[in-house]
Amino acid sequence: METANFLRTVPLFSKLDDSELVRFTELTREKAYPKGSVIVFEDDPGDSLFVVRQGRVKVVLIGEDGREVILGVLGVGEHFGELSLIDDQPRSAHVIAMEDTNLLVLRRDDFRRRVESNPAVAWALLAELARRLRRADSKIHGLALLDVPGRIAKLLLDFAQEGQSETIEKPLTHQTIAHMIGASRETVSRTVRDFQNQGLIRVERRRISVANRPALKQLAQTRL
Amino acid sequence: METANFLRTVPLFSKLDDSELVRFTELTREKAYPKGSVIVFEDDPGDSLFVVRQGRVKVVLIGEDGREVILGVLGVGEHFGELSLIDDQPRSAHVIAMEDTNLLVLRRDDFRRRVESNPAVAWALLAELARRLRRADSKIHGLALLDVPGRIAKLLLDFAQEGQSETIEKPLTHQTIAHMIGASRETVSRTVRDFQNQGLIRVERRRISVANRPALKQLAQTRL
DNA sequence: CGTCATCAGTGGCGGGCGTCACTGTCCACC
DNA sequence: GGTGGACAGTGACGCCCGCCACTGATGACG
Repeated sequence: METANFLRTVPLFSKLDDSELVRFTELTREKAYPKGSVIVFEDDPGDSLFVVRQGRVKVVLIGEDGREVILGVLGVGEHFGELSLIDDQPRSAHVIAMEDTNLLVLRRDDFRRRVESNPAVAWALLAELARRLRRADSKIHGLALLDVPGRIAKLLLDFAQEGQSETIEKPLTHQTIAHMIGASRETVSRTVRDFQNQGLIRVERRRISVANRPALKQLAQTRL
Repeated sequence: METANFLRTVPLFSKLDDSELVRFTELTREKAYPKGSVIVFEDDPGDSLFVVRQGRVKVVLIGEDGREVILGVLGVGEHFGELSLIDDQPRSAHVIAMEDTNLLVLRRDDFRRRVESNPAVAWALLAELARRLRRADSKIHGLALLDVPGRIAKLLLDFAQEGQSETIEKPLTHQTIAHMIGASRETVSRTVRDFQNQGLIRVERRRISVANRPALKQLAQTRL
C-alpha cells in the first residue's frame, strides 16, 4: 500500500517492521486542507496526531492583537500534534496550512495503544521531542542575544543545514522570516538586501542560497 | 531507604512500584558540587541523568564573548541531562551549581534498560519532555513579541504559578532575571522599581511577591 | 489584459533599551 | 569591626529597529 511506503520514510515510524507498519496505516485517515485553513486551534483539546503528506504548514502563536510568531514550518514527512496526545493538555499553538495540504490523521487512543505495545515507537518519539527541545533552546538563545542580522543569519544557516545544500528550497517571504525571528518585515527586507550586497547570500526568484557561510556564522555567533 | 522515598516524590519516578523504585535507587550515586562549579559542559558527550537532591542549578548557554542565557533554573526534585541520554547527541548547554548542590547520578545504560523494560517510565519521560517543550515555546513567544517589562511580568507570573502562592520563594538577583529574559541588569533594575512603585509587586529582602496579578497579566499579554 | 492581492524596497521618526560609569548597600569572612 | 565582593540604583548617551506611509513588482484570475 502506498501510505505504508510513505510512513516508512518518516523517522517516527521508520523503525517498525512491515506488519506493524500496516497496522498503523489502517488507523490512518487522509484529509485535505486548503491553503490558509486552520488545522488546529490553540487551546482546543487535541486528540490527534498529524503527518504532513503533501504541502506545508506553519505552527504559530497568535497574540490577541493579531501579531504572530512562527514556531516552525513543517513540510512533507514531518508531524505535529503529539504534545496534546502525550499529556492531554490543550493544544499549545495554532497550525495553519501555508499551501494546499494533505495530512494523515491518527486518533489519540489508537496511537497510544500502538506506542505502548511497541517500545521502538516510544523511543523514536522521545528522540523526536529531544530534537525539538534542542532546537527550541537554540532559538531562545538566538532571540535572547542576537540582533536582527544575527538572527537572520542563524535562520538561514539552520535551513541550509537541513537541506544539505547551500540553497534553501523553501520559498520564504520576508514576512514569514520576520515572524520566525521576531522582527519586522521592513527590517528583514533591509537586512536581506544588505547581506546580498555584501555577498553573503545570493537571491534569485525568491530562493536564497548561502554564498559566504563563514561570514554568516560570524554574525550568528553571539556578536553584540 | 531514604533515596527511594525521595525518588518517589519525583514525577519521573512516581509511577513506579516499590520494587522497581528500589532497583533505580541501586543504580544511583550521589555526588556533591560546590557553588559555582560546572556540572556539565556544553558539547561534552553526555551519558548521565541528574536529579537535584539538594540545592539549585542553572541550565545556561554561553556565547564566546561570555554572555549567557539562562534556559532554566532547577530546584530539588527536578532533573536534567535526559536529552543526551535519549539521542546520544552532545550536551546542549552548560549546567552550573548556583548553590552547594547534591545530585543523584544515573548512568545512561542503566537508565535505558530501565526505561525499555518499563513503559511507565517512558511515558513519564515523554510527559516531562512535552512539558518542557510547551514552556520553551512560551518562552520563544515572550522573547519574540514582548518588551522587557512584559517579559519580566511573564517571568514573575510563571514563577508565582508553580509556587501556588503569590510569593516567589526563590531569591532571584536582577542579574539572573536579566539572563533569563535576555535583557540587561540595569533595565531589570529600573523595571522592577517601576513595578514596585505602581504597586504591581512587593519586594522585601530579595523576595518578590505578586501584588496585582491582573495588571501583570495585562503587561505579559502581547501588548505592543 | 486589466485588476487586485501579495510581496518587496525605502525613507523618516521616535523610543526602548543596551552600554558605560559611578555610587551606595549589604553581608560574609578574616 | 573592617574590608572586599556581590548586588542594586541611577544618570547620560546613542543606536537599533519597530512603526508609518508610500511606491513599485509580480503573478493569479476572471
